[in-house]
Amino acid sequence: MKKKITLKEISKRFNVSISTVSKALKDSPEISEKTRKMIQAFAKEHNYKPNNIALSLKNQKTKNIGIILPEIVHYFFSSVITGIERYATEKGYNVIVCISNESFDKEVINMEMLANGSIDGFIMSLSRGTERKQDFHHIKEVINQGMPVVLIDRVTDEVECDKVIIDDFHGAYSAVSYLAEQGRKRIALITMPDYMSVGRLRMEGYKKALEDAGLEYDPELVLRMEDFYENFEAIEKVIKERKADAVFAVTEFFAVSAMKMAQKEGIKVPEELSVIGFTDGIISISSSPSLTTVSQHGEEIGEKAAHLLIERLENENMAEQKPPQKEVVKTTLVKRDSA
Amino acid sequence: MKKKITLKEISKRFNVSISTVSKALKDSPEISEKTRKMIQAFAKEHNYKPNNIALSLKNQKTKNIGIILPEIVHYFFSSVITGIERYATEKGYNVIVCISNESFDKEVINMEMLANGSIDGFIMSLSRGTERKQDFHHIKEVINQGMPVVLIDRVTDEVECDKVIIDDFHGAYSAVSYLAEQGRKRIALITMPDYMSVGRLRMEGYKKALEDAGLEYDPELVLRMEDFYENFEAIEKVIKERKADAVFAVTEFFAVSAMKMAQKEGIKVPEELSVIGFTDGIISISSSPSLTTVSQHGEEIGEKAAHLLIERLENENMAEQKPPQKEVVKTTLVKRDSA
DNA sequence: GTGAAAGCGCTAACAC
DNA sequence: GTGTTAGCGCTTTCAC
Repeated sequence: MKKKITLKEISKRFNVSISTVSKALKDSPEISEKTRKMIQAFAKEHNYKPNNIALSLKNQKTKNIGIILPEIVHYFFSSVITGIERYATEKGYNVIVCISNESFDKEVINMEMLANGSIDGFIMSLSRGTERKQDFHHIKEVINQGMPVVLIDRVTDEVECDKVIIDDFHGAYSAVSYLAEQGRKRIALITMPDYMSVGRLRMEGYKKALEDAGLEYDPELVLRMEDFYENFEAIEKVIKERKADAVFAVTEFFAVSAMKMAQKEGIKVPEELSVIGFTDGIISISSSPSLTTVSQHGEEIGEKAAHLLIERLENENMAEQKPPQKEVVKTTLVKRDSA
Repeated sequence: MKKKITLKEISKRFNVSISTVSKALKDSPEISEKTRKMIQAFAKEHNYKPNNIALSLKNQKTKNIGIILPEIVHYFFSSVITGIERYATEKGYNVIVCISNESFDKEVINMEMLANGSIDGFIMSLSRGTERKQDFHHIKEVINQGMPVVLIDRVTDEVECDKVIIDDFHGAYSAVSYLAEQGRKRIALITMPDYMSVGRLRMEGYKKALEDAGLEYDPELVLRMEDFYENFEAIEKVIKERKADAVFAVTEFFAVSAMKMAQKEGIKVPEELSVIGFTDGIISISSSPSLTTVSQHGEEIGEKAAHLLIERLENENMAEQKPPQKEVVKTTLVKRDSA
């Protein structure tokens, strides 16, 4: 076992000072060619690599980005991480991932844990608990300490910082409009509880699309559920009793649940019931019929967020920091077989 | 903006030495009650938290775990991360996630990036490129430097370290046996290229199950594909021309592809064709018919791996380090509607 | 009861 | 051309 070698050890080996070694390895012209070559050769042979921790302490920057997400076993969020990771790695940053598990408390703990010097900045999406509580002191605090934060997808106006969101409103609008164009008259909405920012926006898009299509908004056609909780009865009620001829669901999972229910009841998709979901993930591709969806472009969101964050981190003079940016990533309607 | 406060600043404020402050905050009996309280109150008020980087440098341990995975937008791997993260957080560790993107080179770069002091140990699953190349020098090197590594799922005998795997052999065996019990005679296998360790093991389980069921192994019923690459023609050929009455697929995606193909051709699942997949993810639940699968228990694997790693990290005296462990997580057959 | 000093690994301004 | 020194933030041993 050959432990990592340090400057000190190299300096001892040649009876020179540590700084000489440091300079030699940096190819400084201050050091004689001979000494330089000698030291460089030795360092290479022993696979010398500067210690990141020491560099972090010295430079007061870690080159680490903290990511806090509600969960990760989820197509959208894991694509976001993929996007962040790709851009960050390219720029020489590492990503530290924490999962809030939709809990406010975990989110706070995670932030505090990372804010003590482990990272240079945050990229995060609010947990359900935080959205419900509307308590953002932990985020404001790190921002106050001068640590940049980029909020993505589930954001809030209460915090002043960079944000990357998708146009939930338009995503929903275009999906519902598309259904209306197909001649659907009773378009049901399966959405999340109201405290979720994205749920609200999609709801508005839904309403506006109905309005523009000359269809009436019927609250009876709106169903609110918690994600990943299959409530066939509720879906069945909306679709059968209320005679829906189309479903716009704000998650892939809801959409597929609706399709399964329909199939179980002998309702044909898309002939008798059109279905469109949100989030263009694996489920959409592999379901049958394959699902028409509003694609959220998670990787692009991740990449944009990482870009905004790193730009801020690398901009040394605080004076000319840009004001908080808000980037909106366009959704696209991916047409498949369910509508 | 109130920057984070340091010991030095606190010490200045009260005209005491840094070490006095340090001790006071640690409630050391060396310091007078009065001074202690005073300093503690001030520190609390200013929300003092020791700087992690400084601690890392001092203690020569970062309390960070490096995770390197082939990808992350993938049910199995994201569950693994979830499991690792949960256990690690509980033990006061953070996880740094890197994605190798199935590439050998990226895997090497990621490892080198993290091995320079950023982390205390690794948890990783081999990239496809690495399995193909059979080159593990980068892993051996960090192990030689005294940094513990835990290999999960896609592992190799070439490296001596802790490993956590699933019983691929038995998972495949039980799935195929189950199909045989149902009276299926021509059970097709859709698997990955041979250089993947897990593919080989599942293949063996398949063969053994056939043998024990008194069925003959027919190479014509075996199809090798790259994951996430839909090759309907090939699947169709195996199922229709070769008259398969069941399919055992080594990924969820393959299984669903087979079902979709069948449905397109009017072959009824499970009546005319039984299908079983591997990986018990979202796809399996939401496909229709829902998929019978061999569950891999990703979170458990992650948790076990984190446990092994942290145990090794916290065991100070090298002398009594255990020999490399190999843990096998049992798979379970989750019966749903496709078989 | 308090403080000085060394050290973790590295850099950089400044001597010589 | 090479070395000394200070410093990043913290802990800990040893003096006073």
